[in-house]
Amino acid sequence: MPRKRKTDSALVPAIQPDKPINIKMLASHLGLSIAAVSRILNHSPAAKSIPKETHERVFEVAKELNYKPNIFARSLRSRRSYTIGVMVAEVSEGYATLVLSGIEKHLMDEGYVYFVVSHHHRPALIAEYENVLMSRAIEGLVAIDTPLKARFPVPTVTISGHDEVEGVVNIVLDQGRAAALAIGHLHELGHRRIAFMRGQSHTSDSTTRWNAIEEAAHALDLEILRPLIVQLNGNDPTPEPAYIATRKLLDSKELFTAIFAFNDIAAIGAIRAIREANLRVPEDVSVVGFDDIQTAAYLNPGLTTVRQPLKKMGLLAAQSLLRLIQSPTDPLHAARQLMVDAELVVRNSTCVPNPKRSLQHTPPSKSATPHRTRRG
Amino acid sequence: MPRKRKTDSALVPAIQPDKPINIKMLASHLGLSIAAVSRILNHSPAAKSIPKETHERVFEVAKELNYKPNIFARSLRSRRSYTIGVMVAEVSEGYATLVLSGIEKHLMDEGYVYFVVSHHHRPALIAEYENVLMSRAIEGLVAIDTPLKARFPVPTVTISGHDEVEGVVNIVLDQGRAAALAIGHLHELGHRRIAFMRGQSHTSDSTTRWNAIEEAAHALDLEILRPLIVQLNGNDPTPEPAYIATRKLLDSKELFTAIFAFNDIAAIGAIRAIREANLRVPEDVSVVGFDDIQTAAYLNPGLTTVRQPLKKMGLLAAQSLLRLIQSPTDPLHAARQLMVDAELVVRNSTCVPNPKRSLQHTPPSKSATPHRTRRG
DNA sequence: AGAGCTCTTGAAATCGTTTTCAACGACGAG
DNA sequence: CTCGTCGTTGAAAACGATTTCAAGAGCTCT
Repeated sequence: MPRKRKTDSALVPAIQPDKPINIKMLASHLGLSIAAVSRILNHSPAAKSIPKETHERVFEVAKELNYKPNIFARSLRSRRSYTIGVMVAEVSEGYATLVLSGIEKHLMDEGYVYFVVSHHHRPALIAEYENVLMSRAIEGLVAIDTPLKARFPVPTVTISGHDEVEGVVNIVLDQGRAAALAIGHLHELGHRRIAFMRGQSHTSDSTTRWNAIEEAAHALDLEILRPLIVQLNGNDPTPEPAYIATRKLLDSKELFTAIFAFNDIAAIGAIRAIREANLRVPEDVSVVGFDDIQTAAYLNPGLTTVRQPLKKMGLLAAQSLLRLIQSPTDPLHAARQLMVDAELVVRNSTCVPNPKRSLQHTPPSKSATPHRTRRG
Repeated sequence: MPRKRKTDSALVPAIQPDKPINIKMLASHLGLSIAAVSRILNHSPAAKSIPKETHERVFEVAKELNYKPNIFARSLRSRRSYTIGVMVAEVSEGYATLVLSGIEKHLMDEGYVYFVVSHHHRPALIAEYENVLMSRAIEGLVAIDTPLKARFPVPTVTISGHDEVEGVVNIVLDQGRAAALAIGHLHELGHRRIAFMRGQSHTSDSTTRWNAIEEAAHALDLEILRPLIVQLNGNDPTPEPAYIATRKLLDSKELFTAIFAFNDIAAIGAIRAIREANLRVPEDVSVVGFDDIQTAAYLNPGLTTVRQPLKKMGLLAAQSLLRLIQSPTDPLHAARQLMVDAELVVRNSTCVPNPKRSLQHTPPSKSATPHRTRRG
């Protein structure tokens, strides 16, 4: 007998109880050709002439034998992965995860799954994970608060990415309106000496938010006082950077009656610092946050904040990305950005300014950072 | 000419600038056989006799031509996916995402990626996502706060899953010690009328935590007063359920000087309710949380809480799972559970009980739920 | 020198699908 | 009746990697 290795196709492939069964076994079990079974299972148009009862029988037996198509074989041949990649700064961040939860449902419903990678704002990791994701054959990318330098090899949607990369669709909040809402609210209450917080330089919203703030202030004839601008630093996603920055502001003894925090987490840090300086929120200092995280309503005091529709932005990102993937001619490819709207949620961290506070200075306390004493 | 379809292997496969190149092109470009190239790229032992400079040349040219092995072909043949599945209740939950961030790094370092699915505590979704994940050929599963009814077809590690499914390794917190730390702290301060919160019935920690609480109380000869037990209800991952439950407790006019919340989010809700009843934290009611979420230190007051090492638990889960995957004979397969330790973080939400409060009753206020007024 | 080893090597088998394509049958028009 | 067209069908090509396996080379030992 000559060299012979190929499995004899005349042989009926054995069905073993534990081993997963493949389409060949399924077909021989059904007495049909592999092609017919494949066509029926995939609802291919070529299967429309096959009797309806055969269709039913195929599905029935497939279920009975617990046939699960091998995803690698399928993807290898069809060149589809039904997988997308998601880049975030931190998975543990409230912002990103709310967006994620918006993305998830739509994706799942459409038969896609996603990989998440978190780069902690480190450019080297961003580059590395781009490769990891591409080597996993993602069909599209959602980049949340992630600076992309160049166009990606697959359709890409960014959320709050303000980098204007050609061919990338950007889901953004209307920062102009958002800033106008927050500053308008404070202005209307009578605040004139308002402190503003700039986000970390690596956070993509920082610059646009700041520009929007300047514009909104200008529109109200409100002067932004240089000494009242505080800057967040570091990669820490906790209230720590805002706490530190606000302490520094308080130590400077500059008077202010309100502060517009970069986000709700930062607002928590700011409130902490203000309290430790023996000042009350909102009576002495009003605080406005940003995002409306899930605990914002339950904080003490309830946080007045600008709500970003994060879930909606995630959903919109997922929908847009699938359109880009599924139709290379979709007009969406030409869109630079899709804008969503913010709304102001007024709670109890803002009120009319304390008249005394506008003039007179209260010395800041010298208490230490929130202590994290531990006992085993 | 007879029927001929197979690409003539004598023909050099053309290298087109934009199309991805495959190993065949790479090999012909290098003047080597496909097998040799594959062996070199994979550091196969069979390649050790090939000259070192050939190795270098292969890697060099592979990089130069930007060769990326097709993951589907590779996985199809090698029957490995280097992918694991993660099931969580909610991606937007602080608890799960801290665990996730612990999982992520280790997994990435080992060349694995992961799919996340979130089931919102709905059994139907759990079942569906089990199928989704298996059809994606995951090599292992991490189930966070997820009830698994039966053994999974792949190695499985659960975090805070107390279901005792055969063959599943469980990463758990030492709830006994955790409860003893919290209750011991309150007891030591002098609290005797302590309210306890039971978690939602679908949360896997609820039962074990409760048992631990009863045991710890018993050990201290502390009576758990039935009317001071509150129960969380509903799927809402916000402070809302705890707020509602605590309001009900306050409305009952039962006296208590401390409350042990189910977790930090619940503690936020409880504090809110207590404040609205015109009581102070901690002077009138001490509050102890659980988890030590990132904002716990910055809340007002700083939250005394039992810290779960969530990142560490995630890391441990990832490490354990990879061991299970990589060695079917690893003794870890026999382990029922791996226990990690809690620590008490004392901040400012606890103090000695108010003597008046232990006897006399303060009428609860009738204010509404935290308002979420919106303006466009 | 020849037998018996081991080590290298690359052609081809293999993984499990989807889809192409040649063959064939049915049918309508001329 | 013949031809052309169209629709149906299943064998086999294709996807792109890894790995088997037989052949051949290189050795040692008698």
